[in-house]
Amino acid sequence: MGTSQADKVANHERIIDTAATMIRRDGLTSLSVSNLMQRAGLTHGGFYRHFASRDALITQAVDGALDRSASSYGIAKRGIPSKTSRSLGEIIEKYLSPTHRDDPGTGCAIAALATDVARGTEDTRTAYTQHVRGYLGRLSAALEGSDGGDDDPYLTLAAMVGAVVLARAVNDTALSDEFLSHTARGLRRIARS
Amino acid sequence: MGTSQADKVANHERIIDTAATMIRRDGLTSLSVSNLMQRAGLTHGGFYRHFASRDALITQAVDGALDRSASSYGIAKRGIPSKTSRSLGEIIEKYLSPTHRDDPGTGCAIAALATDVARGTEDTRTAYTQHVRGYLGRLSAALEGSDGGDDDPYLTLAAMVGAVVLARAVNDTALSDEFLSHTARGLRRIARS
DNA sequence: ATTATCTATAGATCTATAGATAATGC
DNA sequence: ATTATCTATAGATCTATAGATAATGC
Repeated sequence: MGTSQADKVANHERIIDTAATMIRRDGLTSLSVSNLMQRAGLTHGGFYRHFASRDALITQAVDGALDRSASSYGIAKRGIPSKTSRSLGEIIEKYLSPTHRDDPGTGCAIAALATDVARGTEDTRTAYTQHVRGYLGRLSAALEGSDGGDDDPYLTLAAMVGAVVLARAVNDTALSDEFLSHTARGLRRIARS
Repeated sequence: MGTSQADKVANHERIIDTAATMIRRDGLTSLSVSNLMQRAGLTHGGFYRHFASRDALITQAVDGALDRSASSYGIAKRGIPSKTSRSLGEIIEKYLSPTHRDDPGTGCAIAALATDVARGTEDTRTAYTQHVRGYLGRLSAALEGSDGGDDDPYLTLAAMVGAVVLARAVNDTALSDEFLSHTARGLRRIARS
């Protein structure tokens, strides 16, 4: 139907953006090409002028989801520290909030895609690993001087990811809230000591 | 081809057992009926004499995976404390071992199915939630007397699940090992204090 | 005779491709 | 003329069903 090259770039980015949200919400395997294109306002046939295959898109969508969510949580892309550096207390509060739990589509991709990436391609695992290192670096700096030494950044990230993942899986709102609040308080305690 | 009722029961249980391993390894959405029946040594047509639908099997397979892995990690079925009660140190060591990380098919279903269950049916979420309560109860008893009070069981479970999930997703063996060892040491520290 | 499993297949869905369509941009 | 998207479809796969087959168990 004839579209400018500028429109093509905009469409390309909208496809990736839409996919980045869909995979965080529904997982990697649930994403279908026609469903994705429909949500992006296009038809499925045009997809293959943008991406070589469904797998190629998945790789870019995982990358996009990691980048977008990392900058949203105070950790910049691929391990480079963010300029708008948040305090540890702020990171914990935002990460372990009901808002974050209730909107996986725009939330941290490390939590949303953890088990999916473990079953995915090496490319997605490599991108994922780089972002995990970024989070660890950010937490190490914020935890400087805590008693736990090297252990605390790993423990903190594991607990943050685990609490969000459990809070989302569990069927009971009260229990879900408890995972967020108790884990947050426990982590603040570690950071202070 | 004519099979006794005793064989039918054995086949039924083998199908669930096989499915419980397959879903922990590859996720809920990847499981296909024909693939499952093939691995169980049967043909796909017979499946519907055992289960009303693929969804009905998924519910039973999630339940089976939760039951089997819970008893393996010292927490008995549906919140009832195990008779062979392990110490917290033993639970942490076994849960955060490379062996557990490397064999999700027989490992803890709470870690393996976390994001899948969050996207699944209410039935599977209810079963999952009951088992999470079982783990929390077990950890509460083991953490009796720690300084963190109510926070510690939630923090401990979140960190255990998060560390295993991250250790599996990450692409680098050294980093993966660090998640297990640092989280284990951090949690032992919390338990002592 | 009953029934657990197998063979065959219908209907739906999904990835990927081929050719048509209609605006862009030289 | 080029090209970004659309329409139509091929080929594969998946859930579920129907009828055939061959032991079981009264």
